[in-house]
Amino acid sequence: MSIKQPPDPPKDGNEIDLGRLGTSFGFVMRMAQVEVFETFFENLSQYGLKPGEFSVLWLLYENPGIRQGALANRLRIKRPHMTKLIQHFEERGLIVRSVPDNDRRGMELRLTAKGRRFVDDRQEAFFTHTEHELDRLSDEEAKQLIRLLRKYLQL
Amino acid sequence: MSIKQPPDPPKDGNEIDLGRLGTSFGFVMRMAQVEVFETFFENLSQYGLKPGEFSVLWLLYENPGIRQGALANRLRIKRPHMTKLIQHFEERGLIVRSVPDNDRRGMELRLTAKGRRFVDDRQEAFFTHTEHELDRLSDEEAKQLIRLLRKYLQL
DNA sequence: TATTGTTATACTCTATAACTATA
DNA sequence: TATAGTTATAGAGTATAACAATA
Repeated sequence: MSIKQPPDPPKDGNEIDLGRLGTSFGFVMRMAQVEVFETFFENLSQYGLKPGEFSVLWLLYENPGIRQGALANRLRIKRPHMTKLIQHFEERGLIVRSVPDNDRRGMELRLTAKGRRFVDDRQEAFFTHTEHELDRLSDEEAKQLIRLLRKYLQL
Repeated sequence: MSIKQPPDPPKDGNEIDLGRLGTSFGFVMRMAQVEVFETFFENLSQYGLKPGEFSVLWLLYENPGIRQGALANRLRIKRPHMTKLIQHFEERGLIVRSVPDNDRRGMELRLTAKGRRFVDDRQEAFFTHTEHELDRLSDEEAKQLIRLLRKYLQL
């Protein structure tokens, strides 16, 4: 019951047919994510910034005293991974950890003065990059795209 | 010149302020990507499907005889990684590789009958999943979101 | 018993450089 | 010289299970 293959036209570079895959949300998301990371590192690697790291430090900047688990939940980073991130930040002197009196299982996190300076020194570059990520789209389209992604995320 | 921290309100679960990060395209993309992967595996792990693997097999299904490098370029998968993926598919008997006469450096890839059957047995589940990925949005919003992502990708 | 954070382990994806064989 | 694919190696990021301390 196997069907004979049609003669194979030679394919190179970009004449490759994505078929239905080209309108799959998951597929275009994955491709777009690759693009997002590439432009991020092109623009910001000189500042020693990684997207995941900056998001953690930024949340500590905005929410001093946040608990480690709450931070992990919010950023959808798994706890074992968060432990490692936090350890590295502590070793670099960017954050301090303290055990709260009311629940001594937990860890409260705060930026040190050095940590706040680290964020302050980079937030302009980070958010300027952010503003230009969607320059291929009109202002209206860019707003719409972010709105729709936030709706998908139920943010 | 350091400014005293305000008293820290206790933060738990979801009252965590994302600040400007919450409208960063890169950030919401990364969060959405996590969600996309989670729902993918919830729905399709029973079929032994991984998104990257399926995309490779699907392109071979639609473009028999495609060159390995062209496939890597199209899917933005790095060549060393593609080599490994292809080796695994060959070991599983899903694809065959052949050296074209006109350029004996290359590798042309084709699904075997088993490989076509593998895709046939899974494409309905895959594309049905795809159709429901954006059920949180209206049909119009879903179309718009995919259109905007494709525009960002210059697809 | 359940929860917070930690440790250990492993797997995927990615990145780079060096290698081969062909062109 | 340049290109297609391979190998080797390393680093992120993630996943799971098992553990200690605390609730």
